[in-house]
Amino acid sequence: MNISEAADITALPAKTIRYYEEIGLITPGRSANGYRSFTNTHIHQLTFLARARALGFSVEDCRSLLALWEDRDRASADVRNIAATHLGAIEAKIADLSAMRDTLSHLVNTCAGDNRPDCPILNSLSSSD
Amino acid sequence: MNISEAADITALPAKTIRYYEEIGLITPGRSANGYRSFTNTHIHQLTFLARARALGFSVEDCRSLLALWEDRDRASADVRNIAATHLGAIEAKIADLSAMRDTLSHLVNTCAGDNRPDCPILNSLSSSD
DNA sequence: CTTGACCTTCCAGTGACTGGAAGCCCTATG
DNA sequence: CATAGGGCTTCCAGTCACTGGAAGGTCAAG
Repeated sequence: MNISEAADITALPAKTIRYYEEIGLITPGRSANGYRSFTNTHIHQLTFLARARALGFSVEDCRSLLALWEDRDRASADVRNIAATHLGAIEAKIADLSAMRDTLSHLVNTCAGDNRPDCPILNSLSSSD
Repeated sequence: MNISEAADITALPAKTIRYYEEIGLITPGRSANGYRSFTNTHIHQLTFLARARALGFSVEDCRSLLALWEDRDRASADVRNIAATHLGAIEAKIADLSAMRDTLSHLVNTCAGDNRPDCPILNSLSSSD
């Protein structure tokens, strides 16, 4: 099948699929006219990639996971390590964002938000009281 | 003062300070020898920028906030709007990441992580059971 | 035969820096 | 006075994962 059908099935933009080929994540064949030719195997790989990306894995993690997926003798520990590391990073990011949210929501709640210039948000940004 | 002292005081890398000048967030003067020359005003601006960035505001938001900060007649509503919009984006991101975390932590917990190849993480990425 | 949809490659831009190279400036020491 | 070092300058390239757009080849329908 051509790229637009692959894009429809996997819900990935065609541009992204071309990019994944460019960086060597997938290697579709070519038809006589030069068009990329996708098989079910490629669709499975793209679906796998889309799901892994949706879980926030980096493209390089996806590359590793895809290689492990295609290795019938892999150790699940290798997969688990990647996932656990990524989980840690996500939790750290959630913690960072939660701290920002707490500070910001407090500031937004204390700011009158009217025509007057007095603003606790700017006060907080300009001095560390 | 020179850039390294400004960098020490504000805890911003010198590279970042140069970048902020390049994009017009600050406009330090120049000494006779061509070195950037920072005054207390610039230090205040940089400190403000560092705090706003630490709260996750984009550089463009920072530009707006800085302009509002320097406008004695601003309406606090303008500031509040920027902050509230940003707060919404942060909350959305936290929600996204929390969903990832929930899925991932479940998968990590159910994966044996040993030498055997069977791996719920890969199973989940390859089929939508 | 033309139209329009599809495909190709290549180049540039995103955000917010960061690293590094090449070279000028300043101070201190031998 | 020469030199060594550190700090400063500019400019270019790279990061990450795409995304937009231009220029042009291919194919099926009318």
